[in-house]
Amino acid sequence: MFKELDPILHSQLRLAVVSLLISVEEAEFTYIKEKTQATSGNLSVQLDKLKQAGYIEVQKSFKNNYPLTVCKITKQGIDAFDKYVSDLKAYLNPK
Amino acid sequence: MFKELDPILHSQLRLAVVSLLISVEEAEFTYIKEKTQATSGNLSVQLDKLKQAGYIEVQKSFKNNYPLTVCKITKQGIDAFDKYVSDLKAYLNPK
DNA sequence: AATATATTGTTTATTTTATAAACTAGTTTA
DNA sequence: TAAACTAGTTTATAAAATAAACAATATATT
Repeated sequence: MFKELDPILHSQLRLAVVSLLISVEEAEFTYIKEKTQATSGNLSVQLDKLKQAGYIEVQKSFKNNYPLTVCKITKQGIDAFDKYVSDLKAYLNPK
Repeated sequence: MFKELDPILHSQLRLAVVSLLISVEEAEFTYIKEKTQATSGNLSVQLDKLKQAGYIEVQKSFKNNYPLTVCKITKQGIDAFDKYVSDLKAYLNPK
């Protein structure tokens, strides 16, 4: 009836990040930070968790002399998101 | 863009409980426990939080000599659930 | 009748998670 | 060259979820 919800995605910030990345396919740290209204520290931690889970890829480089962190969703991330949404439906549509 | 999700409802077990109560309007502790697969301790704690938030009403009595805890959703609980679902949509339907 | 087991929970302790505060490392501006 | 800014990371704290232990009574067993 109520399936276990993926704990990696059942987090407001991580869900927002994945949702965002699914729509844009690639985004910079600062862009994600602005869109999600997260603090840098929180975002840094949550991005790392998503990376550890294999849901996103993180590329670090430099742009205009400044460090640049670019994130990208993975196939695994998309699948996990789809499953999360589908599992969540039982909770949202009580019969 | 991403609205703050009600922390009372953004919990797997509490969301399941509220979802359940919206569909049945009244349920016993043991029934909720069975449907949600929760442990007694966890359910007891989460029911109390929902009660403190004013999202459910809890009536304690006795049935066949055993304690009986019956839960009922409140108007406030229904409204909070509706808002939660609506707020969550931005996360689930990335554009 | 006494002991063991079951029912229906609650309380407390532990673990996990989320978040905020503090810090790092380098860059630009005044 | 000092102050302020950029782009983050790491560590500490607060909050939440969960599990383990307990309580109170009821029923079943020997």
